[in-house]
Amino acid sequence: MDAEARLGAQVRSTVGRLYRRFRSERPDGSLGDAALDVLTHLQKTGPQTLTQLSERAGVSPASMSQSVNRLTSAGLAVRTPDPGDRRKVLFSTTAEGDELAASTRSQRNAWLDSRLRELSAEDQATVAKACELLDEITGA
Amino acid sequence: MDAEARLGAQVRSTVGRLYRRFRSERPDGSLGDAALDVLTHLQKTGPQTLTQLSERAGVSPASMSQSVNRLTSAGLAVRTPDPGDRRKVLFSTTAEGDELAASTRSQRNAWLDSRLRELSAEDQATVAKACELLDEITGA
DNA sequence: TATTGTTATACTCTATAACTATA
DNA sequence: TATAGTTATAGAGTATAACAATA
Repeated sequence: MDAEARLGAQVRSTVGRLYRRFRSERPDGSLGDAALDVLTHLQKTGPQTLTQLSERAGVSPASMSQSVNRLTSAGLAVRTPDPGDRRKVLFSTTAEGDELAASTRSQRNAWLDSRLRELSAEDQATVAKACELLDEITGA
Repeated sequence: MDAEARLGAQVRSTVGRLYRRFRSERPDGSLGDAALDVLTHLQKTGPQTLTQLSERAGVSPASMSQSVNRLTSAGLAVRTPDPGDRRKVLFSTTAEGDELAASTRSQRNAWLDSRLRELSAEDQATVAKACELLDEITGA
């Protein structure tokens, strides 16, 4: 096995472990990771169409439709018809959605942030740089 | 937001994006990521009990029981009663499981490996170091 | 009693296929 | 015809609760 293959396997392993850890932090009855990700994104960008959301997340429109349904059912987001093209629907957060997104994010980041705080400044920079490199790889 | 909080959010975002990309590479009819991870682990370590597998993966024993059921149903792993403690069951790979794990892993790592190969040696080292740091954080 | 594992049930997330409405 | 979105259905992965078998 060459060096790149070993590195690929390591990245895959590390990412899988971290992701499962993140996912397991969901308190009972709260939003799942996909729905929370959409809510956070809507907060940052403002109203988005279903197609925009599904392309950004890398999932099918049908899958995204169900994710936003969870948000609208819970009163965290709303649908607004696009006045210019009535095939389109714009999704946006409600005040309740904004509040929930902020509090949930800070709760879920607490564990990771406290651990990262224990690293040296140099190691923190290494992690930040690696994230940039990996984001480029995924086209983010 | 302080520097650690920003870094935590960045790590979470990068990991989520990479994980979803990995998961989407599953060809139709093939093993899911959780089952493949167990198969790979069994290959490396040899026979393991259900409790060992569930603790290592960070999931409930009930969840792991269903994952190994997918493997045994497909003929990729087998159950063996522990002779010394008949409450325990040892899971191990079959020859078919070994073959499938090897071929599936190389297929799925191909995309990531080719991208990592485009990075400079220094950037590759940065990614490797970041994986080590993050593995320590998750207790791996 | 405690430990090991399984089954029953339910929720999230994902996909494909088939559909409606609008352009 | 093509595009935007939805619904129906199915499978993977997860959890909790309730259970059986063994220590």
